[in-house]
Amino acid sequence: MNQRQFVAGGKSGDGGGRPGKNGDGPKRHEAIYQSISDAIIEHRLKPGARLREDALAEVFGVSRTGIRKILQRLALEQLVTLTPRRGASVTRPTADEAKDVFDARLMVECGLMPEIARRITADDLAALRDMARRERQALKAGEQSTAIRLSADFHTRLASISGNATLADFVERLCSRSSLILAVYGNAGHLGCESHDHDDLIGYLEAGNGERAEAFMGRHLKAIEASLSIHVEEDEAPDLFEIFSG
Amino acid sequence: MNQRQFVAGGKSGDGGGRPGKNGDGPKRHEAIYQSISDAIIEHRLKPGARLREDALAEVFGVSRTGIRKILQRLALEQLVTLTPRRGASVTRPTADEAKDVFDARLMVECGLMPEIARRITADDLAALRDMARRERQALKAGEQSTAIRLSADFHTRLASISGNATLADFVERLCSRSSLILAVYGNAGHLGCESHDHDDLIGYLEAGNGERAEAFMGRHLKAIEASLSIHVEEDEAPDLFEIFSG
DNA sequence: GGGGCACAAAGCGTATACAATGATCGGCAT
DNA sequence: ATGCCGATCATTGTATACGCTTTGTGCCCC
Repeated sequence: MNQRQFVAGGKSGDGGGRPGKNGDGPKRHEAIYQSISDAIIEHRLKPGARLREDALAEVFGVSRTGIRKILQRLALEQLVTLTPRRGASVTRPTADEAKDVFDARLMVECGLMPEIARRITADDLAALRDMARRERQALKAGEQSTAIRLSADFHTRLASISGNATLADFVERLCSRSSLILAVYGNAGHLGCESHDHDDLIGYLEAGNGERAEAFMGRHLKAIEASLSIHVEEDEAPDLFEIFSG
Repeated sequence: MNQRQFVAGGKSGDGGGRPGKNGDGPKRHEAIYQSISDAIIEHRLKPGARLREDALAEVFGVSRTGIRKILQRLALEQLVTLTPRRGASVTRPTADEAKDVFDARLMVECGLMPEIARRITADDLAALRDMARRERQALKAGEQSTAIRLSADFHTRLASISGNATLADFVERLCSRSSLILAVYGNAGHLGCESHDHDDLIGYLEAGNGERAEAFMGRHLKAIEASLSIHVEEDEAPDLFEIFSG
């Protein structure tokens, strides 16, 4: 809450093609970060895709230095994997990581529900309803990318209502990683959250029924996890011994 | 001082006085990161302390580039605060952040207890007991810095037993931030965890009693939080409007 | 005498250059 | 012909150089 966005006024003048020397830095980097992050979350960049530094630098019109910074941030959020001399690539979550992420979501998102039910306002409800509606629209229109992102946004926004910035941030990261997990282990056509689930959840929250919301969220997350086809394919380190020793 | 970088390459066409270009990079950066992180956690760098890039670069014998990377990583873990044109400083947690961190710990560390009790092994118990013993020793010897770090290590190690790397990592971060919070709001002489608390907890875990361990951890964390003197001093962004407009 | 403005110094943000490393491909020996 | 070895290439990692913003101080004007 103390993000102190320093809008260093003055002449920002994001002058088009010319790479601004300085001054518009943070805003521009944040935008680039969002672009890449969104592309990953929306599955436009698929797990395993390589992210070459100079290619990204050229695309966004900044130097490799800035790209490196962004890549490292994404690596800390585990959206990209940084292999020491090989560069960056979109993280391909393992089955274990997938389980960890969903266990964590189960614990945190459910645990947050009572507090959320206590603190939710009419504005929050309206915003959530709008997001759920747009998600349904996107799903109906076949825009899976948008739907995935909106679903993650819904859960993230929900967590932020709790007032606990630390936990909300954690949930945001978990949702991002969940998108990645869906990309690897999800089945086409049965995408993540059922659309009416979010609406039902909103209903419980509007009624102030934190306990039912908590239980529902638990079922909701378990349903998502169950819909995944987590075949433990050891592509990371194939057990050659086990495979060929027989 | 360690300005001795063994450069493996035989050919060094340019000036020989240049420090080691490359080769020991990742290891060295990790070590520097640990140094700074430990110094912050052990309160040898106090909240608010400024961390100038070139000073650190000179101290550790690397260039500013590497220091910047480390500083950004620390900033993402919220151990240091990066103000856009003003550089880095050790984060001074606000009262709100402190509450968020302890609420998060309450939820996650308690929630993890049953699983930990289920999975804990004899080796884990021995390691934990050793850590608790060393913590007691340090506390008795008056080495607060060491005691603080060991206490954080204890909680972190405990969380890692759960097998959930994601949540363990989260707990590790929360513990680091807690050290910072203790530095700001803690009372001298009544430092963080009571030493026998950890031993009691080990007892419950050894007995496989996850529920009692969970309850005890809850009391433990609440006791720590209660021992803080959180006077809401808005030094971060004093609401001058609110103060002087009346 | 006090306050505002200008100049200078310091420090951060970005870009570019250079070096090292891992991968790939061609040549050579067996 | 095939397998191994060396050279070249592509790509990252690090350092340095330069510009911009901020801040502190001194001078001038009121």
